[in-house]
Amino acid sequence: MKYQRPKGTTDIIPGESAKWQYIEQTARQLFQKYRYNEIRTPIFENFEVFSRTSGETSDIVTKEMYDFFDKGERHITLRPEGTAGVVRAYVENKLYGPEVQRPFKAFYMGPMFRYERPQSGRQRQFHQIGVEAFGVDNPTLDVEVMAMAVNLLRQCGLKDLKLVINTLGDAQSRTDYHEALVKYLKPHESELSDDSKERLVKNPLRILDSKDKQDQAIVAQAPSILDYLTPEAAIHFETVKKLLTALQIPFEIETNMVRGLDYYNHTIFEIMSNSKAFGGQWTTVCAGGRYNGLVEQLGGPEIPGIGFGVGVERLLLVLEAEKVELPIADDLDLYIVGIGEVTNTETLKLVQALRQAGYSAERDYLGRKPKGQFKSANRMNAHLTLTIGEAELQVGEAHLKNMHTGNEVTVPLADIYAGFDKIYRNAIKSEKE
RNA sequence: GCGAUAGUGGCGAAGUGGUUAACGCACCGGAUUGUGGCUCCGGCACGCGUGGGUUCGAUUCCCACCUAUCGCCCCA
Repeated sequence: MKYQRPKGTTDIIPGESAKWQYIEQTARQLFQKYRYNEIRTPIFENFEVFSRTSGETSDIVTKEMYDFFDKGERHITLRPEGTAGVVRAYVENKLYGPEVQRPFKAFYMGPMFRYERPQSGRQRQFHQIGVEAFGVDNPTLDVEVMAMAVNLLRQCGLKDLKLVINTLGDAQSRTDYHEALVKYLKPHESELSDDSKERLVKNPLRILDSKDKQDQAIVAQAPSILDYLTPEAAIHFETVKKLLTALQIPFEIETNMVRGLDYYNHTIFEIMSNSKAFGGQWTTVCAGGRYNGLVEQLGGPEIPGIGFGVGVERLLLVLEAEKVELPIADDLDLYIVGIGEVTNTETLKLVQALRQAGYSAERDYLGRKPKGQFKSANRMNAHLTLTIGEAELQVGEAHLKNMHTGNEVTVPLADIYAGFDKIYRNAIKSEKE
């Protein structure tokens, strides 16, 4: 093969793209009900937009960014996630201004890029559908955002889902906990896995969700973030739990759940699936959380924010594994069978007229025989076929056949051009009788 | 970045160090001089991921690279 797509990318070809459109459309409809409007930000940003916000030592920044210098020597990065860019746009467009209603709510969908080893549900160019809401610190919004995320996945047809939540507390809680955790882990340093020894310096919280058995045993005795929350942070989390319960949304608290990005605080959550798409392991399809302070980091005022992102590839994988049938229609209203070269002009005029009249219509372009054309019509799920040959052409008629019932009637061409609706209804109606 | 497995027609899948690379599906054509879903017959890889090497000769052996899949890291 001479040319291959770049590693970790895929072509979404017709057939496959229909599923994407369905997911996207479902999301748009849902977001509209919650009054989230679309925001479209650049696919590349200045390197600093991500390096500042994600954390200088985070894996995303240190090894997963697709960055380069453009011809103007600008340090550019293909966005690895959606939030930072949206926050940048929020600040740059002064959407924190008094004339903008709070919360300011926006959604986005599009490609993201991370330089990493491809695996199922993990690609270098992948897609996320996400939302962000700014300007409200009230935990009620946290809950509403989570409810919306759960809703979205359910609307897409997912069944076995689990909402997992945790809190990272506010800055003070985090500092206190960080200190306590390191204090606890330090004596165990030699027992930790090599990865975790490094984490101890870079990001001790990461040790909490290590997959190493030995690490897990040590972590089991580690102090919990919940014991280090400031009163305010504790109340915030309590309210979140209370409201989730009030909405009858089942959830689990996972105090070892952490984030790869530094900007999160207070509520964080993930929605996981145990689909066999991922070997029956619980895998995250949607992740989000609160990021008070991020707007400031990018040069804006002190405005809180919260959001989530859904991995579209992962969602699709789960839907596939769960055999969820997406309601995707690719029916064809009518296929025109033209017999012989002499009918070419008329069949072209007919498909065009029918398309103008609002119907989906196809015909043959390969000069195939009726048999082949009917085969095509069948494969395209054509409801009707309209057959016209030399004899019909001379008398100005065509045979309209219902492909499900096999019924065939003769219709004057003039009638078709005059208005197809009634003819179509009659032909389809016979199907139900 | 590390470790493991794999790569044969549009798809699935056999196979061999040596004239013509099974088979199934799909597709195209014919049986049916103008009507689909069944049946029968026929056609369909000048090449076995790419590039080197070994050899009289490689799709088959060796090396490198590319890509995919899985695990680690990390994560949507």
